[in-house]
Amino acid sequence: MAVRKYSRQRELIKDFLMTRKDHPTADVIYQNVRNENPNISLGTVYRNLTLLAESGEINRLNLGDGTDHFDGDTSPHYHFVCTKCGSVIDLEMDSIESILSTAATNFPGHIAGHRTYFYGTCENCIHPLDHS
Amino acid sequence: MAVRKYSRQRELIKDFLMTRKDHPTADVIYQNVRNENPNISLGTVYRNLTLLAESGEINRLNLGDGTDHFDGDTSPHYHFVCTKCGSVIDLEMDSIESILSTAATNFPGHIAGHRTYFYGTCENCIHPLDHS
DNA sequence: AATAAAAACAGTAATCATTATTAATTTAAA
DNA sequence: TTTAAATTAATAATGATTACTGTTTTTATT
Repeated sequence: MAVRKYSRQRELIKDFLMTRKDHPTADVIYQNVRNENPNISLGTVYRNLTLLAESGEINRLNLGDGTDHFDGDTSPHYHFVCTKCGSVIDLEMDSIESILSTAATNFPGHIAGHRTYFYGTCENCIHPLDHS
Repeated sequence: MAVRKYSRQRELIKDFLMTRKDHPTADVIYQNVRNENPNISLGTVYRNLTLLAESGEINRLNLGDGTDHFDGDTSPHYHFVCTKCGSVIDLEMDSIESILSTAATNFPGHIAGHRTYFYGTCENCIHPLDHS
C-alpha cells in the first residue's frame, strides 16, 4: 500500500466522527464537514472513510439499511438498531466472544471473528418525548 | 397488505432457492430461473424475493458485500462467510440466543432479536483442492 | 528554498444494486 | 363470463458508491 500523506480533509472527517455517537452515513458526514470546508467533494469523503476504515482508525457498519454507517469509536462494543426510527445506539454489555468457540465446534474452517447487531425498539420509540 | 395471487414466476424462484445451499444473490437467481422461464424479468425476481422474505418463506442476508443473499432454509441457523473466496456456509451450532439477555442488561429499550454472522477462512481456502 | 514524485484533491462521469413506472397479462372471486 | 386486483415484462429512474482526469498539495531530496 502507498505511503499516506497528510490531508486536511481526512483530518476533518476523522475529527467529525470523533464528536459523534450516532454512527452517521457518508452523506451525513459530507454535509457536516462542508461547514468547515465547503469545497470538499463527496468522493473525497468516501475515499477517506475507506482509508480510515482499512487502517482501523474507524469502523464501517453494515446494518442492512442500504447505506453504510461509520463509527469513530473503535473500542470493542456492540450496536442496537431501532426498527422504528432507525437510530443506532451503542450497547454497554458483557463480552459475547464465547460464541466464537460455539460456532467453531464441528466447523472445518477457521473462524476469525463475528459481526453482530441487535435490533428492536429504542427507549424513545417506546415512551415518546412528545414535542407537540 | 394485498391478497396474494398465484404466480408461476414466484413458484420458480422459491423452488430454485430450495434446491440451493449456497445463498445466491438476486442476479444469480435470475440467471438460473431463466433456464425455466427465459422471459422472466429481473424486476420480477427482486419483487418476489422481497415478497417471499416479508412473508418469512425465505431469508434475506446482509453480509456487507454490497449485495443481498437469499436463503430458502428458514430454520434457525447461522452463517459463515469466507473472507478469501466469499462463500457463505451454513453453521451447525448450539443456540446463542442467550446473547439477547446479555445485550438487554442495562439497555432501556426493547431488544427483539439479533443478526450475527461469522467470518474467517473456509476449509477449501485453507487446504485447496488443487485442480491444475 | 527549489525540484520533483507521489498522494490527494474537486468535479464529474460511470457503475451497480435495487426500486418505480406503465401498459398488458393473468389470477381468482363473484 | 365478467371483472377487479395482482402480477408481469420492459424500461426508466434512483441512490449509494467508485472510477476517471486534470490540478493541487504534501513531503522527501537536492
